[in-house]
Amino acid sequence: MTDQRFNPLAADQRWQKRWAESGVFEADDASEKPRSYVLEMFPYPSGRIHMGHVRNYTMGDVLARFRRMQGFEVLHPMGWDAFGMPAENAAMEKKVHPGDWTRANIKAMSAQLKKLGFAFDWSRELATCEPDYYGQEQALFIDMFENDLVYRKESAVNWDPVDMTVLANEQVIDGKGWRSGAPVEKRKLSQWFLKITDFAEDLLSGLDELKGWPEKVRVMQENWIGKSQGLQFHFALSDQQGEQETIEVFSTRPDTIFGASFVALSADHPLTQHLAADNEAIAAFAEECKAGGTTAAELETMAKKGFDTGLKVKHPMDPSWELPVFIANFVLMDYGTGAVFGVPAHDQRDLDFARKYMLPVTRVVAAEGEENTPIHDEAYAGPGKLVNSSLLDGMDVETAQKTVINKAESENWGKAQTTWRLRDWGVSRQRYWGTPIPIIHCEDCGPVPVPKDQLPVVLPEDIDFETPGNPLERHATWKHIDCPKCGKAATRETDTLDTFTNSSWYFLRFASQPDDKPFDPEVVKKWMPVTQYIGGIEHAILHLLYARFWTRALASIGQLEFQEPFESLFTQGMVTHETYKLGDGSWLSPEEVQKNGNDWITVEGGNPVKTGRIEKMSKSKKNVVDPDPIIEQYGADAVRFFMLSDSPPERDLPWSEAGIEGSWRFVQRLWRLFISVTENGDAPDNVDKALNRKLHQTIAGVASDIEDLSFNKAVAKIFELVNQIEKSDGSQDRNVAIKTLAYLVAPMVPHVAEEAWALLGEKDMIAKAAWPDVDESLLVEDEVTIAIQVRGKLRDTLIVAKGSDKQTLEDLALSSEKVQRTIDGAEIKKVIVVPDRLVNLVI
RNA sequence: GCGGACGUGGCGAAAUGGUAGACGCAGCAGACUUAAAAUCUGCUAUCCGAAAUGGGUGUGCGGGUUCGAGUCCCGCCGUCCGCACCA
Repeated sequence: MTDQRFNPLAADQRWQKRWAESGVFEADDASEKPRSYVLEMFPYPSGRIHMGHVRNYTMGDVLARFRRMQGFEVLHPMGWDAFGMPAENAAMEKKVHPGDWTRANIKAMSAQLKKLGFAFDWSRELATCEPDYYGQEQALFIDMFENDLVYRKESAVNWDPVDMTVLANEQVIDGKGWRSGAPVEKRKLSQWFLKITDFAEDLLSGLDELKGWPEKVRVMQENWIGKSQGLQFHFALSDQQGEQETIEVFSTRPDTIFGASFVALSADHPLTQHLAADNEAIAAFAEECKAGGTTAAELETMAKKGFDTGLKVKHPMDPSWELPVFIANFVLMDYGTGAVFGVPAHDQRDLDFARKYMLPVTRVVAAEGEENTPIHDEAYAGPGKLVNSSLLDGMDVETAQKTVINKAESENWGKAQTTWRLRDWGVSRQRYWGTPIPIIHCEDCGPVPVPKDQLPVVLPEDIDFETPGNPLERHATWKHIDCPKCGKAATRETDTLDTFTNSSWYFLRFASQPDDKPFDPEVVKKWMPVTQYIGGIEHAILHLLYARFWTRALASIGQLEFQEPFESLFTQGMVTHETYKLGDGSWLSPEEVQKNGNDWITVEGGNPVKTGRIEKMSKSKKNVVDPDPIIEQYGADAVRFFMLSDSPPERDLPWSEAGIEGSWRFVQRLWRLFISVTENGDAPDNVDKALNRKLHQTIAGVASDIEDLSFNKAVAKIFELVNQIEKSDGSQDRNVAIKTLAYLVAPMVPHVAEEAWALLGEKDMIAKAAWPDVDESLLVEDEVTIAIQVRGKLRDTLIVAKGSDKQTLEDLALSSEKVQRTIDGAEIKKVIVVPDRLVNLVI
């Protein structure tokens, strides 16, 4: 007698072991089958898997298993984005080596992933913190260096004087280091940069080709790249200032040039600095500007402030017209030229500024009939014709722009210019736990790349985190090395690469990982681009842009034959959970509360609890549910099924106890159906056409839903089928339907599916089975329900033979008692008949 | 401010312009049971009605297109996300 309950504790392990031993999920580079590369963003080994990971990898797994069943050779790898700050923080706090900490986390997390039964090709597992990975990354860096895609320049960084380290912008809180609390200083350091701006145009235009990407992500990248076209030109200073004879400005609205009423410099502009050198008031004002915050809220409320330098510039199109030069707090040094000309009538900031400093406001663009409407508090940024603009008068905005640009170019005071928001990517980090930059600094030869036969440049193990600063910098011996070119004593670069470089090419290394080079282009070509990439929206810009850049950069130096790494991208929603609070506002974890009737109370003490919003699981809100005990209690299949049910995958999924229990019950329900086959072996041989039809509709429907990643819809269809099977009488058709059901659920709940397979006498694994064929003839109903409407309102439904002709339908509709009652003798003006759908009577 | 997404029962949600609310959760009633769990059956948008294959209303709000609108168009309101003194 078969156990009436499915026991995941035993079954999960049994099948996970068999999958691993058989190597069934290992991808074959040499396969002749069509290929599919399913990739989920690899995790940072923080120590524990969280529900977001579970959801992400479940989605990818269903797709990977499904594609395998459909006959694809599937590459579905897993690895670890293993460099990063948390390991160094752990080293400082817990006195463990970052490597030990990271490797222990990887071990723990891979065990957790394995318990979920994901169909990963573990033979390709990689960790970016191991020399066999980062050494190859160093080789790629050198290739880029030698192809002029890498350069070094002085750049301002946030410097924490206590921790003696560079901080990322996110690590600066209220101007202080997030760890030390010390006021952060701006420091100039020599930093390595990758020339992503060389690819700005390609990265932008390439977005149009990414049809399989969410519109949202493409728009975000487009904004980030930030292309603006306009005119860069100079104003001649009336009096030369030191070396400076002119002020260079950039504008996207050269058409408004006759509306100019001032020129404004950034506080960091060279001319400002020149003036500040012998003018204390200017120096003080420039300092004041820099002190201002840069958060959105601060900018919102910050008043426009300026300082009149007393200098004048000549208007390029009318040398007799002089404009005052201000230093202004709203002009950014790192965009455009660090100087602008102000057109108050057509730019809100300029207008605010002009009102404050009593500068002229001249309308130069006007919509029809608005020519004489004065500008008050709102600048006009809309379309129209030029006015008050000498030779431009009467032109539309676009023509005026072209005219001014042509004039500037022919008279040699400016040229058409494209400006990007995108900056080159600074990759230097003054940290230990990252890829060492494979450069040697020689006094005579300058920066020299480490010869490739000396790679990898391995991180030293014997380091200390007792004293602040970069351990590589103060290591006794590591950085001392002879110059590979001249042999003279030299030093290694002690900076390491930004961790985003690690994730910029890992998908290539998954596809091919030879010992002697980063990848084999021939093998990579077979798998790439990634067919379906799945991950969180938080990587919409940085990671996805950097990976696109690396792919294009490597293509530009002949290492790859494709331009885009990810054919389709899917950004999944977060896993959320209700939050709980005590009366005093402190957060409570789900374990600390329980339901008491309709209210919530604390487990200990029974104090009243307020339920808060449903939010992303986070430690601070204490609403995290750890997957491990849940898997322990309900088994991998129930957890996986929950992740797929109900919410569409791109939306947030609210975690609930009731939900996981529902999934558990469904797994048991499936199991009871499978058992019923063994008990109904001698069921009658009569045909259950309705059930067969439902079965084949479900096979087709589930397949297309999974293909669309609409897992919630696939789940709903499976429920419908299960409901119908349960209601149907025992028959051989019913047994076939149940056995077929095992294939349909196999990608989602693989353990119970394998168990069923064994129960039903199959010797091999369902993981190797093919997706069932659809009997197309069964997809077509022979009877359909048609709606009878009167003036678009439903009055009756009729069941008719499929394909009934219009006249028949019309006659049937008219003979309906309910329809007659509604019409009540009124004249029928029009009859709309949609065959197999509806009849609409218009009276 | 700019850009994007979204708004449907108590909740998560379905719905090629064609019967709104499939499917799941929760809830209610019943069966089985000494009892509970599990399981099974039925009901469950809302209003009127004892009930009806009775009727009215209903997809954020206001208009429009259409024989017919959750879906398309215009204008609002709201929520969420991203970017932001970007010249």
